[in-house]
Amino acid sequence: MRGDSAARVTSHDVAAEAGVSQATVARVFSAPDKVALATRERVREAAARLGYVPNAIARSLKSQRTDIVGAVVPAKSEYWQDVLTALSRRLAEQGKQLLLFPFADADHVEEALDSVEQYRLDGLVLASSTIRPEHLVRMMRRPNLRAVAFNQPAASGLLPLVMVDNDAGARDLAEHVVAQGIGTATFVGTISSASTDQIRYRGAASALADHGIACPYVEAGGFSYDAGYKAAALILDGADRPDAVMGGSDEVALGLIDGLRTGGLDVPGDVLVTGFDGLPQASWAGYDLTTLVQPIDVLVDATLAIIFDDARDAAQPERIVPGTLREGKTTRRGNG
Amino acid sequence: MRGDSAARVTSHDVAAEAGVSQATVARVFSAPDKVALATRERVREAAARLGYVPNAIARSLKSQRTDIVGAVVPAKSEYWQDVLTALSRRLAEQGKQLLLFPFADADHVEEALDSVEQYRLDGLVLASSTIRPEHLVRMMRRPNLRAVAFNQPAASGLLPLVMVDNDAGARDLAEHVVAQGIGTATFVGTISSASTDQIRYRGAASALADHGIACPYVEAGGFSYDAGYKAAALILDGADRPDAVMGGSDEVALGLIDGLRTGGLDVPGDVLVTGFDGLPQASWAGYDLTTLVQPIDVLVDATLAIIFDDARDAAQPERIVPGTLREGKTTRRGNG
DNA sequence: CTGGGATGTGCTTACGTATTCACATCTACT
DNA sequence: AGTAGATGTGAATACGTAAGCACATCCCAG
Repeated sequence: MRGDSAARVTSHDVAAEAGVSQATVARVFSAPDKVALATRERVREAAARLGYVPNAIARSLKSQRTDIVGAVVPAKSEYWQDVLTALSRRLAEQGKQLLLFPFADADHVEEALDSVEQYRLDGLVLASSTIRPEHLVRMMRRPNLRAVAFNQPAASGLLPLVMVDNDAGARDLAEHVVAQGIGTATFVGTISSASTDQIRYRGAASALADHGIACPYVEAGGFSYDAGYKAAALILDGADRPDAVMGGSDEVALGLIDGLRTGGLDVPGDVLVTGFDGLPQASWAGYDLTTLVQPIDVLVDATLAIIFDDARDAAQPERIVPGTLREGKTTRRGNG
Repeated sequence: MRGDSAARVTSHDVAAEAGVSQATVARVFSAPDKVALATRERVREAAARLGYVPNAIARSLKSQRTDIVGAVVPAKSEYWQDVLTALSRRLAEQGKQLLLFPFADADHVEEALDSVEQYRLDGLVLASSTIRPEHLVRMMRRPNLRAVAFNQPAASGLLPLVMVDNDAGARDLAEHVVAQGIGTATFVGTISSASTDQIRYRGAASALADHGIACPYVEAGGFSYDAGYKAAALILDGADRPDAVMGGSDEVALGLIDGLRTGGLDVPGDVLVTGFDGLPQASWAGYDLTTLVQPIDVLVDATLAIIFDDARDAAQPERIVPGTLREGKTTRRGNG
């Protein structure tokens, strides 16, 4: 029950207590092997007695390393929450931390970046395809900051880039629904200006075209379940109902499913549905969505590799990782 | 296109450029009204020319404030992701940031807290009822750190506490299902050692007992969809099937629904289901779950108020906020 | 014309640590 | 025994900013 609340214990205090210099105390906590075993133990005991904890702020100031990685992400999104979960877990394993810079919408990215610059972060993950190129450029020229664009095709050539292979994934999904024997299809995108949305649509449309199937594009207007749910009305009200609906993201696809079902259609009986991302919810038995699963752990590892690997090799690495097709019952026809 | 990558621009550099002292530069950025307008503009221009950005690390070291709030949370959980989203958004509005300390399971909380102590955070949010009392005590006696327990009844008396009224909420849900005319019920808890789980169960059981209805407890063994899904088997295999199943959390309840439906039961036709938390997914049309919605924004605001309000009033405030009953179709009987 | 308050700025120091340099001691080999 | 290298420690400094104190200037009332 000792050592409670000696408000501000510094390495100097510990040094006095242990009868050594401040430098030695610092070494015990940052490079223990440079201190003789006996001394080390004496310092450790003194530190424990006083309740000393190294001050990360001071350390960062001196060492020019914060052990903190920042992430600029949309404030609300299932997908990014998953990514952040994976990212922070990996960082924690390495004794590093994640500092969040959420933004409400694209117009507020600027403010988030202002904050980012104040902290001398070891690395920065720029997420969301709604971050505009001019923002990327700004981060690009920040010295001593390894910024990585995460799943953001538009960053190509500007920043190191890590992303899932959207084009191949969209093609895989398209080929899969074609194999189910569909005759018509519609792509319900998220936001048409998002670069991922464009690539996914083009990939799907191109693969479908190879089989002589046209694929009109409809915009849901968001990345959310609600956007998908509302977009279902456009399908239901449309002149001729497609055999398959491809969602631009899982969230949109899940909303689509519920919207179509509410409208009286059977999924997959009347219409097949696919998603993209591989959210946990896509695997829920109530949906069992056919989707393209992003290997988030692989993407996260690649991101951290770029940030922390000293090899300042080929200036702008680009890691494009293949996803995996998940076949759920939303594309399983009763008998066909 | 000027000012690119003058690697390390400090307030001294700006001072030289503007022909003033470093102190004046510092004032321009931290207390502008103490500097004459003309000087201020001159400094601002010089700063822009050099690409100067104040160093938050150095500022924190000097001012003993980091403008960073930490959050110790389970690495994987829908509910906590929602809370963190709300929390980080609110903080961002105030120019503060959120630093994450995720932990994989209760045994790893210790490590997370080790990290916490290194950073001189302005505040700390201790989330999850799986954080054990001894950990709370440890944080309690950390000087200069305002720690708040979030939705963690076990912290009562140890730390300032903010939580939803679990007892009243559970009673509301129980009363609601009773009103639907049920005769038997089962409570499927998350993890029986979690304090929220215990309170929710007792509240529900007590309210049901008032109507002469017994309520056995079954443990799902986790806070997840999967745990709920598997727990459905216990209901399906049980001797007599209850009229209502109350889930200890929304995630468990959603898993239960899918599990029960997969087992051939109709929800709500054969069995009613309730949840607890008010996750976005609970409102999805495919489920439309009856649940107790936590006012997350209110909880977050109360938490930040405790952290930042200087009123070091009644040492251990306890804010218990009422939730709202959301009536979904999972408790709507065909004709009853 | 003088004195006191208001205003604006510079000098200096402190925040707590990591690291360079110098120095002392010790080991081992010729 | 003498010297080169290895090892352990201390003194001093720098990281970049905030803020107390001192001082100069200016304005206005007496």
